[in-house]
Amino acid sequence: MSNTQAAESRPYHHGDLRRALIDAATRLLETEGPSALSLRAVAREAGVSPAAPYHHFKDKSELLDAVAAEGWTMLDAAIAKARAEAANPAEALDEIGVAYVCFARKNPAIYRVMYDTARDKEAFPVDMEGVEDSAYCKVRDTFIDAGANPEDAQELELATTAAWCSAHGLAEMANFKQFEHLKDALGGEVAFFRAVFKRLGLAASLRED
Amino acid sequence: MSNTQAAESRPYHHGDLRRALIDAATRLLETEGPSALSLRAVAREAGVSPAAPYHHFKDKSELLDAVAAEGWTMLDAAIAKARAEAANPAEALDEIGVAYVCFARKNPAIYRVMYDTARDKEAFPVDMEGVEDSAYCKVRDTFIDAGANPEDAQELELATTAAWCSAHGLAEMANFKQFEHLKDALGGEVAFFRAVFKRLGLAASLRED
DNA sequence: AAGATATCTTTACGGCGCCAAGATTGCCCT
DNA sequence: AGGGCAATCTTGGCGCCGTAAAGATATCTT
Repeated sequence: MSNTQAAESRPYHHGDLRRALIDAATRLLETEGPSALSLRAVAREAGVSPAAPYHHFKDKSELLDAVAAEGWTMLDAAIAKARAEAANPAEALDEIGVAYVCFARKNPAIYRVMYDTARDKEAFPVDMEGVEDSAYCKVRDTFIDAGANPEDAQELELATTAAWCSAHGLAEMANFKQFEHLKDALGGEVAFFRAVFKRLGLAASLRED
Repeated sequence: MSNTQAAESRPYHHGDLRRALIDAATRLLETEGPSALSLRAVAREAGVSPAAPYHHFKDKSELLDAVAAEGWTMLDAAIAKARAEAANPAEALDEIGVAYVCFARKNPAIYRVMYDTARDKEAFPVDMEGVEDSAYCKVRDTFIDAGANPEDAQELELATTAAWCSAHGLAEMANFKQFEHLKDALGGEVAFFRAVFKRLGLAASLRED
């Protein structure tokens, strides 16, 4: 999907260096890990001088922001897909969780960047905003589909937050702990994730109301 | 509790430099944030040359390991305290969760290092080990206290894992999202944490068995 | 007292993020 | 068409980083 050196004649002006840099960063992230990702290495990978990226990104963190943004878009799509394919709303909640964790497992380095850059900005500016907002809303709306009272904003936020935190926690743990025992006993990684979400009974408490 | 420069006569041999370096690192971490923590800065803070730390730690990551280890010890103590003070086992589960998240909120930089160093080791070597193992076991045992079947190892692991992931997820989110709305509505940060754990109903599913 | 050992310093190397100045190119305007 | 301009890319350089090697100094052992 991309090349380490410029195509062939490497013209002085790279066609779309911004795009190439994001791709190079993503590739390095997945292959070498986050610690190996330096701006200079990204430039090298894109076949360009160390200072070239500064014409497309203010600094290193802005490049990572771009990588993270693409990650959020992909995650949003994965959530939408899981929601659409679920048999019913209650099951959709679990399946969204599974899809979330699977995304993190398949793109561990990107997933990490997604939260690291958010963290380095010191805070999401009050209750989510931007790309990830869309994913958050999908989860919240699924709670409504599953029978939550749309009027009770507080309960909705609480349920969504609890679900989101659980998924994020499991995603992080799954990326460095093996859970071999449980995965084997339950018949694979995905089955294990599903079991965790079922155990948390995300939709269960709604039915009690 | 410590000094930026050596005490007074700054003898050639620092009394306990290892200790001083861990303290300096912790201090820098909390005041300047993780990005500002360089080995050289730690040495500077301890009033010592840039190469001095290498006589006490193999490299930078080993220093951070030491900081993380102290963090796990503190967290373990906080969990033990919450468990001991809870009115009953079912409530203990929620209170352990609250204590966990409160620890992360009070020591955000250390908490981050605790998981970062684990992550950089590529994996906890198969299902936890070392200091944090102790904390994990306390949670698992509390599930038994709360009525879980001690024979059903799989269900125990699953319950403990689900609870741990939820707590970790909430801890991470709370450290960069404000949740202002929910915190205000529920009467403070701690009340918000408690509400999340109550909503997850950690002990609830046990009673259904 | 003397040598061995542990601890700390100095010096140095390569890599990093980033900035400023210069080279090269595509684009727009007349 | 051609001349100027702004965008893009390169070179060179600064200060910081992690860390290795070699030398200085204190403590321990005998």
